[in-house]
Amino acid sequence: MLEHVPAAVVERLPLYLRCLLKLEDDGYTILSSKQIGDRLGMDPARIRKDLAYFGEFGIRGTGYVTADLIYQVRKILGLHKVWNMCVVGAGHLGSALAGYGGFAKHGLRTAALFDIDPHKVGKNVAGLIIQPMEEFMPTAGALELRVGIITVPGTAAQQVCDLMVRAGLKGIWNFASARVSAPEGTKLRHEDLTLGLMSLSHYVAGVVAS
Amino acid sequence: MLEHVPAAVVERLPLYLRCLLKLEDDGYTILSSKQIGDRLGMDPARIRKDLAYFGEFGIRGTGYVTADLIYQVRKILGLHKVWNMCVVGAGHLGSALAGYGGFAKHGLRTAALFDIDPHKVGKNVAGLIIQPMEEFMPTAGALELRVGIITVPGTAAQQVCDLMVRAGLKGIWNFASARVSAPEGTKLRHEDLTLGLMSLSHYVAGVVAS
DNA sequence: ATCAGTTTGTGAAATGCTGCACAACTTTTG
DNA sequence: CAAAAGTTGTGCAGCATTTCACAAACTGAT
Repeated sequence: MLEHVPAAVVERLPLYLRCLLKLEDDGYTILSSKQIGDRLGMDPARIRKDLAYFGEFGIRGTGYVTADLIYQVRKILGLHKVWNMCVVGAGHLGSALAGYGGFAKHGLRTAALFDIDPHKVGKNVAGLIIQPMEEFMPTAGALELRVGIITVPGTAAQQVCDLMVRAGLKGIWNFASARVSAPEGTKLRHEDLTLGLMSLSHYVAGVVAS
Repeated sequence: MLEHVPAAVVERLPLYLRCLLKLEDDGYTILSSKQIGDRLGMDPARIRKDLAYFGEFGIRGTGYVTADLIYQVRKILGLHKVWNMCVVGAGHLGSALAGYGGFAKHGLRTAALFDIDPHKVGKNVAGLIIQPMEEFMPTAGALELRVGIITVPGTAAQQVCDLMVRAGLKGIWNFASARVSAPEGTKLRHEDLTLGLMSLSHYVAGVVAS
């Protein structure tokens, strides 16, 4: 246990959490890995093995106590506490992400929004006042920002990333069309939507004759 | 060759394409897999092997002709033609995606935008008039829509997906917080941003003491 | 208390992907 | 022309992940 958790496992945990919340809402107080697997279209053994990376949460012969497993998975994902996030780049995508309420429901609260454009600074987006970049460092300290979302043009992405690292942010979610790098100790996640759409395009084009 | 291309390979092709375009822009007419690998921080052999799934595009002893390889990768990704896409759900995220110009640059043109809310219908978003859902089928036929982007609440996602399948769309990009399913022959890509953020949260929480 | 029926947790086989080493081939140099 | 240097394409070994199969453990009935 905890020998080295594959990234693929961590990617699946949120899926389990959502499924568990749904099933709890449906009234199931006890669940088996088979039930979860059926709902997710997955092999039950994989679910058990994924969970086993973090501990023994089930009862042999019975299954999992829904509420208990939800608590455990939340804890593994760090969702048992509230973390403050910020968005840098108040364009369409940045504003959409800042205004999305789905994150806060799980303890990930967007607490600040920044933009370099003086014309945008001061405007209200989903209850947040757009701040100038000069205020980034002090705000990061004051709000204990932990996660940063980058939605600036690709050319500015690395600069913003460096600033976030200096400010002590531990997780960076990069939506810019440029690969950025961060030192060890900062978790970087690339979410380049254009790349995703391109790979989808491959399958679309493959179905029809070229 | 073409024995069965792993999904991981298809995911990397867009990365190669972007890198190639950048290097072409920098004036390189001939490239070696080593150059590409250095720039991307990858093993050159993996790049060669990925390309080998689709054919032999290089010249032994020399490398790859940049413009030629770009053409080939574009063709593999189906980006040598223009495809029409649509967005269903004109919320913040849907509007942001519909208005993003980066897709059209690669031949993926957002040609229609739909929403079920009568108050939104008729409004102009990034040059597109929001259409009511009733117009979906006829518009899909008229514009030969090939890809659909779902940005509606999770509860409506499956319904929209079914509609897209009936309308003959071959690729569906689902941003809703609900797993949907589509029959064989339709490529479905889930891009649930909440799940991505949750897995990032795991690493952030893991760095600090719980 | 024992036994049948479940379900978890996990070692082991199978599968899939990655990295390495080298043959095949081209260009350049002497 | 021959040899040296460079680069692609690919068989093979190694690693990682997934699937399978089963022992361990719990519940409920008799």
